Parts: sequence; C-alpha cells; structure tokens
Amino acid sequence: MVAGPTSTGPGKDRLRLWIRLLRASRTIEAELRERLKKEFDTTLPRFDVMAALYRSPEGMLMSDLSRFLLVSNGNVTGIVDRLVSEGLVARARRNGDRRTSMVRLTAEGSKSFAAIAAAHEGWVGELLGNVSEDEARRLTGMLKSFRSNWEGRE
Amino acid sequence: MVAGPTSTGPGKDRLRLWIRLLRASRTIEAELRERLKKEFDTTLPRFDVMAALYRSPEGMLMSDLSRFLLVSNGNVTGIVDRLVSEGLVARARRNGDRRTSMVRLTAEGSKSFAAIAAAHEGWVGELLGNVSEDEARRLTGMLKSFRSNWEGRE
DNA sequence: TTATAAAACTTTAAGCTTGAAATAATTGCC
DNA sequence: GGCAATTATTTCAAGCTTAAAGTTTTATAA
Repeated sequence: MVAGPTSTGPGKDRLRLWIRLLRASRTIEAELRERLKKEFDTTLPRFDVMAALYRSPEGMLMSDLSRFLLVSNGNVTGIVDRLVSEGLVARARRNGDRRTSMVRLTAEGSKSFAAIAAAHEGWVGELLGNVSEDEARRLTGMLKSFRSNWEGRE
Repeated sequence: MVAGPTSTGPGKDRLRLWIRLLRASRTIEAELRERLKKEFDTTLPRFDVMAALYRSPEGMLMSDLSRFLLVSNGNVTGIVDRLVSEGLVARARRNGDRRTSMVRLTAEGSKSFAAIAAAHEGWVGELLGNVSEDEARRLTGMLKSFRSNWEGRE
C-alpha cells in the first residue's frame, strides 16, 4: 500500500496519489503519536476520543463516537474504558434508554485535553510548515470534494 | 485527530488540512482493508509487505522493509512470520552476514500478489473516481513537496 | 587477541483494531 | 400483553503496532 504502482496505464495516477496520501498521513501520524507519548504520555486514539467529546459538551453515545471517528464499536469501548479508569471521561446513565450512556469529558479531562490540543495544533502547523495557509485551503477543498462522491454509500 | 480544530487563528487552515487528509486516508484505507479481507482473505499489512517485495525480486532485509513501510522492526517480524507460514514469503540465509536474511516472495506469493494488486489498483481507481487523472497528478505533486521539507530529519 | 561497541533481528508487554458473536433493552406488531 | 426484530453496546479472538529490552553476529580498536 505504501509501495508504488506495479504497472502503468489508466488509473496509475490515482494509485500514485493514493500512495502519496497514505505515506504523508502515516508519516505525520507517526510523528504526532510519538510526541503525544513523549510530552503527554497519551495516545492518538485517546486524543481522538477526547477531541470528539470536547466538541460535544452535552456528551456523545458510544455509537456516535464510533461513527464520527470511523472506527468500530468495540474499539471505542476499549479506549473509553481506559479513559474512564484514568478519570478523564465519564459514562452517565440515561433515564430514557438504558442500553446507552452519555460519554463526557470530566473537568479534569477537559482541562487536560485543552493543553494537549494547543500543543497538537502547534505540531501540525510545524509539520505542515511549508504548506502555505492558502495552499492548505486549496488542498482541503480538493480533498473534501473527492471524498463526498463515494463516502457514506451504504 | 479526526475531529475539527478546537480554535481559530493562525495554523487553523493547516490543522483543517491535516484532519481532512487523515479522514480521507482512513476512509479509503478502511474500504480497501475490508475488500482485501472479503475478496482475498488477506490484510493491508500483508499486502504492503508483499508489494514491497514484489518490487525487489532480489529480496529485502527486514530493516529495508521496516524503513520502506514506515513501521517498526518488530512489526515486520510478525507480518513476515505469518506470510512465511502461509508459504507466500521465504527467508533466505545469507553467507556474508548471519544476522540478516533476505526476504523474498515465493513463486506462489508472487502469483498471489499479482492478482491482488490488479484488483487493488481497480479499487483505488474507483474510490478516487471523481479525481481526474490530471487533478491526481497535481495533488500528488503538492503532497510530494510538502513532505520533503521535514521528512527524514533525524 | 579480546573487550566493547554497533548492527540486525526477535521478543515482550501494553494497547489498538476489526468483525463476529453475545447481552441487554427497546420497538413494533399481532 | 407477549414475541420477534431491531438497536446499542460489550466481549472475544486474532492480528497489528510500538517502544523497550534481549539475542546473536559483526566491526572496531586498544
């Protein structure tokens, strides 16, 4: 997947694009993961969950998190379990539907996330340093458009 | 990481770009992973290793694979172990340096990979269908340039 | 030589990930 | 009401992933 096209012909340029895309995101992801570990002793999945919850002070269902983060249900269960045991996140039982519980950041979790997010934004700015803000906007637009076509088909 | 920026201000556009990039690659990756499983009963990491080896008929060292695929040494050990046990890959002892062994595709592995790679290229073409080949080339160029800056710093 | 360092791998522990199966609660239908 | 289907979530097994520690082999150099 990270290797180059094995053939030439139609579709070759899209394959090259995909490989570039993947290598770029893996490289940046690896760097961010390492810094999260070193500087804040946390992980990318935990950061992802906390970022989602930070945007939803009212809380999110497990299935909301799963859908939003593009990962499986069982996956979210494990990450939230660990965050709960660290006191960063809480599951609140709901009156209406007893199958579900609202997941929220605790006060500590919220405070902790704010600090990490600030550093994270700085890192991304640094790692994408030679993309101008203008170019960043254009690239973002292109990525947005090519996704909308086939995404969410089922 | 997959969530949006939590603030506005400088660096915001780069953060948005990063989030788009990550969501795009995760979405495509998930789709490809699922198809590899369903159609060929294999995984993305196995495919990655085989793709790298397919490009190097003379074989690769474990550390070559690790560097090329942007994953850790121990990780490659496990994946190659499984590929060997499936008869798709072979470790060849070397005369010169007994710490290392050349890893190669077997005849079966090579045949198997060729079939999978053909399907894979088709899938990528489909998933990136509404990126024109021309646009794909431009995007690829932009991704290439923004990577070269900070990559391989250490 | 012969220690000592360096290099190439493997092993290990902890955590992430998925898809499938299992549980529990709710909804819809008769 | 009662039973089937659906929904929300957790559990499980297998595999992926990393960083760190351990093993074996090779290179360096006093």
